[in-house]
Amino acid sequence: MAKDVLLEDINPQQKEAIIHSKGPLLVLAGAGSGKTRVITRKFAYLVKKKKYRPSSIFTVTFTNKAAGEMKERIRGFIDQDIKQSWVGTFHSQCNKILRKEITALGYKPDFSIYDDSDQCNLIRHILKELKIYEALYKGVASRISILKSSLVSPQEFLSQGDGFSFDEKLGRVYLKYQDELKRCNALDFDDMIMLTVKLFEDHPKIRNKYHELFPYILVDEFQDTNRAQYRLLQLLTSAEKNICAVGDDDQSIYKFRGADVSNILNFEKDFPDAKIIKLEQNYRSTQNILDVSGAVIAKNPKRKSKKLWTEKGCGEKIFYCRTNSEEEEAKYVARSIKDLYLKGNYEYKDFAVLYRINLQARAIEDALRGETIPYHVVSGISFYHRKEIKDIISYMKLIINRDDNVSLRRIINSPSRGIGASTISKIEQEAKKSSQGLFAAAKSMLKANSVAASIKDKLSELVKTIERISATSYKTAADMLKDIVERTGYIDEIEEERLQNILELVSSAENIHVKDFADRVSLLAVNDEPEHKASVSLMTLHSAKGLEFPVVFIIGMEEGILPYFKAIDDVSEMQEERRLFYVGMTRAKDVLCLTGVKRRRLYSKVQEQEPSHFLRDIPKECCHWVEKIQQKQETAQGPIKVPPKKIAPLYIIGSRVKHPSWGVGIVRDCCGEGTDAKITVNFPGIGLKRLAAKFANLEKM
DNA sequence: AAGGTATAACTTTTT
DNA sequence: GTTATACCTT
Repeated sequence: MAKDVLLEDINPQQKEAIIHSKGPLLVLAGAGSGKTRVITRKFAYLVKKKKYRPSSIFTVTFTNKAAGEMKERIRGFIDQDIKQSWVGTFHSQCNKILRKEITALGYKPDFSIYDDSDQCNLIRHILKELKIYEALYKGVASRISILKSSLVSPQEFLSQGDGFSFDEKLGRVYLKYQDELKRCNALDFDDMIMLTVKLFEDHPKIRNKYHELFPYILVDEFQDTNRAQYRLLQLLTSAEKNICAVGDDDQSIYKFRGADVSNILNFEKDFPDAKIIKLEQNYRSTQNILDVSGAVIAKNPKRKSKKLWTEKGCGEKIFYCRTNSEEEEAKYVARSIKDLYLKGNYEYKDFAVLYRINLQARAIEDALRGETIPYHVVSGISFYHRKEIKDIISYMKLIINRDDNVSLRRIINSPSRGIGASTISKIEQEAKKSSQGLFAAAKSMLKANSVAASIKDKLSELVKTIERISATSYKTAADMLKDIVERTGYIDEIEEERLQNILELVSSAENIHVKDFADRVSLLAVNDEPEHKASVSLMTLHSAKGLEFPVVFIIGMEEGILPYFKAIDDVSEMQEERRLFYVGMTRAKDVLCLTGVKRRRLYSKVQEQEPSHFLRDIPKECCHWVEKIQQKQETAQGPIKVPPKKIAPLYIIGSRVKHPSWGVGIVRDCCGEGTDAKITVNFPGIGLKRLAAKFANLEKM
């Protein structure tokens, strides 16, 4: 090996993080500080220098996208096959373990995986049965999910209640829910973590086996772990305590899903000899953006303080513009985008418009369409959540796991077979009486001839179809899906668009074995739509995490929107809103623009809006402050002029110059024109220097 | 069992 | 104001 590839283009802190390979390590990686670079190179370093097998480094991320990216980049460093390495999401890793070991917990290895909607369906069913107001199901589902992600069992929860309040009812629902899941041989997302924890806690032998399998553990986005996930990591960490957790407490924005920032704050307590490394050099944003976002986040107490800096130069001031209405706000955003685009420095894909709630996208969409600017909305609704797709997949789940009552309920009358509520409840009763699954119960009722004549044929046809498909062995999941679509009659009564979706599903199942495909669609799911090449991105602040754009707009900078009104009287939620704003700002590379409105129509009411109090924390000297709230003529004119980024700059950023005493350096920034130009140059070994172009006597190279 | 009208709720969402 | 759900009608 020539010079060490792994340690090229690496700053001292990153290097330290990469080569620290014994004992616990916490890497506090500020926004844009090259976190993924550190993890992937560390992985490669452990393999190449420390002779770990790739399959012995347990690497967890939160999203499939992050896992994929990581594998891709690791592959660039290592010639060994990493196909069967353990790089994946928490859920896929647990799935892999549980498919092998779950019999120890009394489940069968062919368990179904329930997503949120399956989970909600089951909870509604239970609420109905326990005669509890059904519309509460969403709240109940999220409470249960938080309990599970905090490792509180139904028994524990019931025992700590007073026995009277709503919590008592909730406890009963929770207990029954867990019971039903087991009956269905199904796991929800929280179970996948919780049961793996239980597996390791109750079975030291199994735990030891995995200790030997995984002498090193790498964790990405550690600030987003919930208690169960953290417990899992502790259980998985063997006596040598080789665990490296990478995260940023300032970017913890998923508390509502159970994420617990205190995991990152307590890491040192749990691993007393932990080494802590801070990554504070930022490779993404201008110093101005870092100063502004840094000042805002500094107001949060109890954080691991970080001071981000960059070699990029100060860049432009950020913008804040307040308009009369949402329409004007949107128009301002659209025109600013067009303006910058026409100046030729940016393409449409370089822009992102970020907002707190999805509702806000609509006005922006209208305005962008008005200016004929191409855009796409990154939304939560994924391909796999479409009704027709979920239906077909439910057939597949039922075929793999006949105890899967939730899937059976879903498809029993889809396509319509005339099997309604009354028939289903008869089957439910029979199932309860004979303590079997719904499918088995339906089957025995048919045998005993205790089904209404009018639907007997339909039901028996369904049962036969399911059994016939079960009995067939398919080479690929695509073959099975085709069979399902044809034999169940699903194809006969759907519109063209839905049919297209199904065909797409089938083609995505080519060359994959049935069970692998079922796991994949259950765990891989969401947002893997193709990247949009040439258009402006619209998304929530939450979905923007992990991304970066040269130009970022954050709209709705108002009390009640950002921070959202539900957070206003809760201190810790308020801190999270601030972090959310911080995450948004640190997405920007060059230009950051904040907007807000004076009056907003929210739901049916028109409200006077106060500017977000977060704006008060922005250093005035870093920001162009624009109020467009009068009704004058000029208001109707274009957006305020965004200073041209580079009109024939004296020195091109990134170019090399020579200074009489400091030698050769790289131009990081150049602002101003003619004789006033100020230029920032990084001289290796000397550091950043800000020079007046007139006097500096620089030689272009 | 399907289709219609009234009613209420209205964040964020890695898996 | 919009959307999803709940209940009522045929």
